[in-house]
Amino acid sequence: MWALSTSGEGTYHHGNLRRSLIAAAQALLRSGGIEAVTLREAARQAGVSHNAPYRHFPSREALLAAVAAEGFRTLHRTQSDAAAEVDPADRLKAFGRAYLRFAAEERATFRLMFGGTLDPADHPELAAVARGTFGALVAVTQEDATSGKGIVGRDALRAWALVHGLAHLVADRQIDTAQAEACLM
Amino acid sequence: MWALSTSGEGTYHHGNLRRSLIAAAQALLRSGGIEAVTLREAARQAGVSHNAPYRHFPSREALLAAVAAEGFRTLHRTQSDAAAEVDPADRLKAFGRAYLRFAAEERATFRLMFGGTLDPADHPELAAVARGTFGALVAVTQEDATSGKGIVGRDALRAWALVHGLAHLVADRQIDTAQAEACLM
DNA sequence: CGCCAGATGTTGACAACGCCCACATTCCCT
DNA sequence: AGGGAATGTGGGCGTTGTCAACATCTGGCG
Repeated sequence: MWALSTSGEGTYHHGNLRRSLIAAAQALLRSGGIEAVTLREAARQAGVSHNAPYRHFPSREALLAAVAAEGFRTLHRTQSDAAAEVDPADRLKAFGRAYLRFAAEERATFRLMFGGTLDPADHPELAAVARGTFGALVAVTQEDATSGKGIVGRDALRAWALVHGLAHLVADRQIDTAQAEACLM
Repeated sequence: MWALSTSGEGTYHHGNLRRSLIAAAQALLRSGGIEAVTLREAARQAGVSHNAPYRHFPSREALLAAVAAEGFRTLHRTQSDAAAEVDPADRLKAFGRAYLRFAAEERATFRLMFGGTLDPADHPELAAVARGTFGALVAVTQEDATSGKGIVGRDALRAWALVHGLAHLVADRQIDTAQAEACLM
């Protein structure tokens, strides 16, 4: 851990507090949901005082935004990896499956990203990362359209909403991943 | 307000605290989101001490659950009203439109109901009301199926997920109601 | 090398919150 | 009329987010 840090444990400066706080917040998020993500607990897990986090995040919300941004990056990477492994014609489906898998495996993170707790207007970096992730989705959708499948305009929105809705239902455990994936065929 | 109350303002007993607390919580929810819903502030708005709410709700979560349950009841009523006004063949679409309208007009309530903040397992009454609302939806879907449109099984789930996804996108202001409704046609 | 500005971390404090306790007041049923 | 149950009050504890003042370290400049 803290591979970039040159300093040890007993030092005054932590060396990589920002990363450590995000990692701690992710752990708290996974184990106890959004409410369990606390600046003071994250600081405790990172081994610093309760006020050290303010040198890296202006507020609790900013920490949550950083975790959400990390989530978008993970989702983006997962989707790209999944798309790279399949026939170009199946890319859109692969994107959808990756989306559903993310919702199932990172329920709390998914909710943080799409649950409306964070207002993108208050967190520019989060907004930018989210835009990037959606941009890739739009690109694949359009590529799919030009490849002759005719998914475009209203149909593209329909596809997005379908996957998004399935992902929410999966995250809420109202259906399971298998049922959701069956809807993509 | 407090139409059922027989007692006035200066009395020791409030007369309808439970309703008042739910109303106050709804107002707080609408104006400041879930985080703004506070037992103490709800008590303040109801004109009682900070501990009175505990005679009606065992915890803050229980108050939130009551507000969510009220949301499900409102949604249920809205959907029924909308369905009653249209040709039976269009009932499913009317349900979908009512769903979208609710998501747009009661964003915060929608998020409380579907955002995963509340675990239905911890709030039996909420679970029951939610089941009732979904039951009506399922009934309409099946009626639609038997009327010859053939929406059944996987297609029914697809329809549900589509509307649910559109509603979330509307609640998150990523699309507007008009775009969403266009997807129902 | 010495030193200082800025970055980073610490200590202490305050108000608000959820929740618990003991106590007060009122309602309703017998 | 009386007494138990329901309801509301007041005080208190521990936790949290945030602010202010102070301490320590780091890197660059003379």
